[in-house]
Amino acid sequence: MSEDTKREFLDRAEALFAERGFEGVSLAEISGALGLTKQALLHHFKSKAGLYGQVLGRIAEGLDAQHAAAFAQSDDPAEQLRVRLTQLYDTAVFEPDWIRVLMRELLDNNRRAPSAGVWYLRPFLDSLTDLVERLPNWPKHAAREEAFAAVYALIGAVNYVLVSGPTLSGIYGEEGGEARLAALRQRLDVMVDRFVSDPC
Amino acid sequence: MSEDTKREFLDRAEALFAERGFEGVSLAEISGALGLTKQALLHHFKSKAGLYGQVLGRIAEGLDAQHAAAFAQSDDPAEQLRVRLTQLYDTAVFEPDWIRVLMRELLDNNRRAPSAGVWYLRPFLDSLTDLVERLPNWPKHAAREEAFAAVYALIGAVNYVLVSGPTLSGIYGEEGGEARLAALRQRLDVMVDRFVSDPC
DNA sequence: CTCGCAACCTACCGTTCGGTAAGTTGTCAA
DNA sequence: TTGACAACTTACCGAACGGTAGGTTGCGAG
Repeated sequence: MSEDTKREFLDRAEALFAERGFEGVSLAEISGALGLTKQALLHHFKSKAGLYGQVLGRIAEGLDAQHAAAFAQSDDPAEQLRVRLTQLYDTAVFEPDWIRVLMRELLDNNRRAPSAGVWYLRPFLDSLTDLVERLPNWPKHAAREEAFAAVYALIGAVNYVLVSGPTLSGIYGEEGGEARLAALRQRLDVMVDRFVSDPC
Repeated sequence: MSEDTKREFLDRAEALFAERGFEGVSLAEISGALGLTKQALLHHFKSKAGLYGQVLGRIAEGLDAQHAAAFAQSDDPAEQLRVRLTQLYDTAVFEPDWIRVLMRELLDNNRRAPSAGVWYLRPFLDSLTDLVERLPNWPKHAAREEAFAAVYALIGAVNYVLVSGPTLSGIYGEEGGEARLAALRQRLDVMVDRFVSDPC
């Protein structure tokens, strides 16, 4: 299987898993969307779980790459954190499936991950926590949990907001939903700025 | 069916839907957990969707009741908002299934709600937005979307955090997970205080 | 020319799904 | 004593599920 083909397969699977979750999507549906049979899919990925695992793996790699890019962009931890959170917002806008899959995984993971042996979220969370601890005005005596809590509340707001896109449009109409997302974008900038200037 | 029995049925269904989502739970599983047959369940609730709908309805009622209680507790909008957000945090701690079901619904709702005709989240969000607009130091000229954005970012942080409980324990161990949740509770208090004193 | 292999197919498996049909049982009012 | 009704049962149904077995096809290397 060529890299292009594989990417195409994973793209489609990712979109469907994002929309309806692991249990909500059937192999027949994914393969149908790709214009081939269920058995062709199983030929390339041993099982449904295997396919899902590769989708997750690709997302984890993507987050890793983002972090590396943010880290390379500046030497200032405050700036790195700002860049990183902006990246996450943009990811949620331009790769909304990532966030939706991750959110579903957050809800389900305690069931699936122990058997899969993969806590793929951990590096992502740890690297963000590191960034907070390196802020110049972050208190030296603060426990690591506090840094974690600070960053988690921020990404929580981002993720929660962006998962909601379609639902907000449903509730408030296309226009009302988009106006709210735009307002949220501004609000998140304010929160990040406030936090970076005074993490307390 | 007595009220007690019905509550028991809905409690069990709610717990299972929270853990695995609508698609992830079968009627046989729910009825099995209640010690009766699948058909007995279908006798009381016409369909799986009907059962799920009643679970959602009960949660919506609960949120409504909370809001009324917060509103009755004080005349000061700032205090009302503080109480309301604290309520939401406590809800997430003492009724974690509510938040998990709601989060799943947020992910799925754009698919299910239009046909169900129920945007049950709307009154919840609108009442919170109203509270923000009534804050004494909230700018008069600000658009309604901005008030919405402010409150949404806050409940987003709360919800995201609390959905994660089990997963955090998985990643960081029982102790590490709980330490992080405790730190998050403090962090959320800080965020709420900051917002109420200067919503900007 | 042909061999091997990846890609993909049809056919099928056992299981589980949500839901229907047609009773049986227990209770309680008339 | 009877009759109505709610609660719950067994026995099914067709459809869809994930997955297996065993081809068929097409193409590139030898």
